Amino acid sequence: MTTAIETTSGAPEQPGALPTVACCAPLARTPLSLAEAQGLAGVLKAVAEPARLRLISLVAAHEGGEACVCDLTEPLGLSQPTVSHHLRTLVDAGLLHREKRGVWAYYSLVPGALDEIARVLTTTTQS
Amino acid sequence: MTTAIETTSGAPEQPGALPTVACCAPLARTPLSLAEAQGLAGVLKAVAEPARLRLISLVAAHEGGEACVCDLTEPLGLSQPTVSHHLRTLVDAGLLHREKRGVWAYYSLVPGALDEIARVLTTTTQS
DNA sequence: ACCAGACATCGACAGGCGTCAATATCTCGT
DNA sequence: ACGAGATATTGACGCCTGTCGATGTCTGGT
Repeated sequence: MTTAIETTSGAPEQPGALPTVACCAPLARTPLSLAEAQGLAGVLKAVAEPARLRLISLVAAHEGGEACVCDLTEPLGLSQPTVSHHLRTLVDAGLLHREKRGVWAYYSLVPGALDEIARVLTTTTQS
Repeated sequence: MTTAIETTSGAPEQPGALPTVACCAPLARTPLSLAEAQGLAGVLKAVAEPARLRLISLVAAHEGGEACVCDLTEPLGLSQPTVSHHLRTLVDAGLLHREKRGVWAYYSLVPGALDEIARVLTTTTQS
């Protein structure tokens, strides 16, 4: 019950798996297959939301590179259930890491995840 | 009537304007403001859709770096109005360029647009 | 054992969006 | 001027999703 949230257009990553993003080709090189496009779109949909973008930047900029829900609720101006929901979406997409310590749940960026998305979107060939 | 499609969460770029994407900070550096997040999310929402991702890759990989609607309808397996709708979304987001030549409408990638998105998402500092 | 507090889940609601058929518009030949 | 063909627009339908309040679950202290 911790793996998938939706089945239609999302790409629920395995909890412990690497941020696969979906494919590896730089997007502008070869026409994407339907499956590749669906996988990549699933991760992008997780990012393409104002509240979640702010959550990512808040977590990244927070002290120690991690933050708990109580740190994020107020600056976002959203209710605690809504923030938890967005965080879950980001974790399921493989973008955030969740670690429970005591009563608090600390969220941090999965190291290469965002850069992997950036790499796929980049059109210029990189080393 | 040719500028904006929706007003709620989208970021309808000006037709001839540069692909502003929204902001300039690398996302993981400083917490995004609501306005910055909304602007960036608007462009990302345009990309975070399987059909539109395939359209982008099809256009980019097509001969001459451009393609008309008739080239894209069949490989996508979607109706012509749906393809036109997606293309319009990508043009409004500043990702595709549209040029009408005779009866055909040729779509091509806006040079730096995708890379601009990739730059904002990248966490590692680049030169 | 009980309570307080942090977080997750549930149920419901409204708005957004992808899709299509039908139709309109526009351009080029004839 | 007319018709054919390419593309855009409209209207409708159903699914997806962001949001909240209410509630459940778990942990740590007293």
